[in-house]
Amino acid sequence: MNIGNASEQSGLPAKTIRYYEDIGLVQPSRRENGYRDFAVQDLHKLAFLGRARSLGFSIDECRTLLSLYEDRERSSADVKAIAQSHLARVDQKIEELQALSATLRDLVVRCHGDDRPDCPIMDDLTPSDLAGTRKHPAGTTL
Amino acid sequence: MNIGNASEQSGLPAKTIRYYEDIGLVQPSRRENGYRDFAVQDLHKLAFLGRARSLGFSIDECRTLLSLYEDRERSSADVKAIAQSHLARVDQKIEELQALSATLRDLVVRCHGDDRPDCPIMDDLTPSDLAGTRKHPAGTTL
DNA sequence: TCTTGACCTTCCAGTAGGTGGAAGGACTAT
DNA sequence: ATAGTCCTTCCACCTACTGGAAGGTCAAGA
Repeated sequence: MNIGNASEQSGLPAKTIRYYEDIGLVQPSRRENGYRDFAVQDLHKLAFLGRARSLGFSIDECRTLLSLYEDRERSSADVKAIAQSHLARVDQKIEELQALSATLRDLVVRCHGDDRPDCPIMDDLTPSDLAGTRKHPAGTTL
Repeated sequence: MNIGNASEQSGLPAKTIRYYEDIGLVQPSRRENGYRDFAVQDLHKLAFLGRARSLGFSIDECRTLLSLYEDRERSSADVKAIAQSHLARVDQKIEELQALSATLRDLVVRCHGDDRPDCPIMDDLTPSDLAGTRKHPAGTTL
């Protein structure tokens, strides 16, 4: 099967499939004319990769997951460990973004948004005192 | 002031400061020996950039914010618009990550995590039927 | 048979926002 | 003089692709 069809079947762009071959995630065979020839197993791998990537696993994690996918003796604990650490990273990121969102929301709410230059957002960004009193302190200002 | 001190004062790595000069965010003057010479205004810009980046604004947004920072005639509406669209993007990202987190959490919870190969996470990743019945459908399976 | 168009190939460059390191010049203290 | 620290530029690398150029292949139609 040509790369175009493999792309359709797997849902991955042809460019991405070539890239995955480049970094060794799939090894499709070649025809005499140099065209890649995808077997059913290759299509499965590609679809697997597509789903794993859509769940946010890194390419490196995908590599490991793929080897576990092909390992009939794998232990589910190995799979779970990868998913768990990925989940932890995602949740960590969510927390960071939520803090960010709160800060931004506060600034946006407090900004009039009119044609005067006066602006709490700019005030927040403007350095008051370099390497001296911190504007966004961890300590007390009391 | 040398780049080392500018780095200390602004909290940005020297490498980053050079990069910011490279892409035209700051234009420190040069001494006769070729060393960069940072004025107080440059330090303010750098600190401004550091704070803006820490709030997740893109380099391009920082560029615009910086020009507004230096514009005494600016309207706060312009600043607010940038912050608002950034906030929207952040909130969008949070939603995506929350959906992802829920999916991953469900998979992780359902996985025994023992030494047997049996694994709901792998089942989710494994393609059942290519370009046929979708495993993660938008439509009905009823 | 020739040509058109769709498909395939490789390779190079660019994306965002830096970071690491090499090679070499400048400055300071001893 | 020399050691050590600072500075310079330049090039490569990171993630995970994506776009595009130049050129080979194949199937269909005039």
